Amino acid sequence: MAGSPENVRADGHSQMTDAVPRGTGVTLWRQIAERLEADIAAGRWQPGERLPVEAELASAFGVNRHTLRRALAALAEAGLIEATAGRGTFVKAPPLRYPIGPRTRFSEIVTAGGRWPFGRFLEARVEPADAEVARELDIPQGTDVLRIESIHEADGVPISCGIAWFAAARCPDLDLIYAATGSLTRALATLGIEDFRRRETRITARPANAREMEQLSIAAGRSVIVLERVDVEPNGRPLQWGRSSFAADRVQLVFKP
Amino acid sequence: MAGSPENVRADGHSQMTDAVPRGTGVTLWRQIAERLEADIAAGRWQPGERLPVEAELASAFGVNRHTLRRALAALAEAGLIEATAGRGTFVKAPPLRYPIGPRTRFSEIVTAGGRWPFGRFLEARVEPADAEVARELDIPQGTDVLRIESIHEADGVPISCGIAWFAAARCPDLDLIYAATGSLTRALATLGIEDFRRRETRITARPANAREMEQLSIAAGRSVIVLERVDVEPNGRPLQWGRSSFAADRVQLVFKP
DNA sequence: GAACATTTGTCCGTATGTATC
DNA sequence: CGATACATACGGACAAATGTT
Repeated sequence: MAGSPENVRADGHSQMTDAVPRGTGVTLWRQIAERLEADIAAGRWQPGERLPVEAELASAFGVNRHTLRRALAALAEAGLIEATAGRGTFVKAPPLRYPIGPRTRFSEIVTAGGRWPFGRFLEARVEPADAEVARELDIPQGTDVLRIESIHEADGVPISCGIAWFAAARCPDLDLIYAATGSLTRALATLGIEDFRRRETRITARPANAREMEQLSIAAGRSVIVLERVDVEPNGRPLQWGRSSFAADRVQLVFKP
Repeated sequence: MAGSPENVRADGHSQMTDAVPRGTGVTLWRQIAERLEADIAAGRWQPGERLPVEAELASAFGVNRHTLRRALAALAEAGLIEATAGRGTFVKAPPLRYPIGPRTRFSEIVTAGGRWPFGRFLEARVEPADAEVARELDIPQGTDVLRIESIHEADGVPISCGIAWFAAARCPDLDLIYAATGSLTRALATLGIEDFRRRETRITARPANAREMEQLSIAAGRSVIVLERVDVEPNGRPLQWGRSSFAADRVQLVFKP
């Protein structure tokens, strides 16, 4: 593979070795972007690593800095890198692939990605169901529901935060068990509820609000994916309804029919 | 139904008729928010309509303007209304439910929602497949692919914009037929390709970029849902791969396993 | 472009009820 | 019981954005 300049600093005479060919019908910036993308995909630069400064990269590719910046802009647009004035340009961590199907559980998703899952319990309380919760759980308005607020992390990095509601009668002390184990899946299993499946997943997105910025450690203006879900038991009765906000920069939700 | 003030202007003496009860154990702002939400749900105020100004609503409910603003903030958080300084507070249109399954087609989705679908063709050209397109379509890099850029609208409101790639050999003149009919589904049918299904849908989100702001008529800082998809023919060969940006304020993607 | 009215957004401060230690 | 912290509610003033003249 035609790697990008790996000897920018070491060998001043090699500036032209990686120069991009001109007159090929492909613009210079596109060629550069594709080379850098291939390098990142190949692991030439690791996530979190800082790229050489723009001037060095530009001279290594034999182009003007503006041309190089056009290539970096394309990569930033694609979400592969992130530039900060005064700090440098960094390779972003690839988003966590988050498969969603009838029976996916958070802990399995994260474990499959080679990361360590953790559900950080924030708050639980019993409250009467408002109109929305009652509709989604198919219970009379005002019935007691258990409301659990939590944050999900992978390797200590917050992935999502949100609120889930359970019919309180069906899940006695679920909150206590969850708080102890850190896994909702296991807490439900303790109650003998293992066989539930996703009935519907609804998705939208919006800029993060103040709470999400804090809980997910994301910058102002970044997006969250808002995911609403209904899980049902084998008999078709809704078990939980919830709404979670995902740090959009860190996950890619994957649906396979 | 205990409606919210409908005679704010008409009858100056009715200020207290809709006043919220105090000392009930439910905060004033929550009572107000629930009343307004019920009114919007009941169609008392139509999508796009402007609510009375804050001062009027406050006096109608018999509370301070700050208390009313707390209620409006809750509704805005829930996505029911949107306020702009100097203009007023408006009821937002409910998002278009956009079901995604193995065989959903854009035209069917929008028609089912009682709206009129339209794919506005922007540009088509044949180009050699780059690394990403080649991988997704499972063809050798450099093979000719047809790249189609388009915008999808419902009732004249832009819903999504994006780019789709087809193996050029499989779809001769697809671009011309699409440009003529405005429906990709029909254009493919003309070529005898009717039976394809979604193999995978990947989703993330980010703030809209300049192009999306223009093509989708959305404000700076708003979010887009970025949806990548692979459609395959019955024999399993990829037919199209594409990446679309949805105006997150206008759609809710719905997945049913 | 300037002046103006309208409307939302933000800040100051104060008082009160409620839950907690 | 008091001390304390917090959310709720109110009052006033001004800034910022928008639309109109």
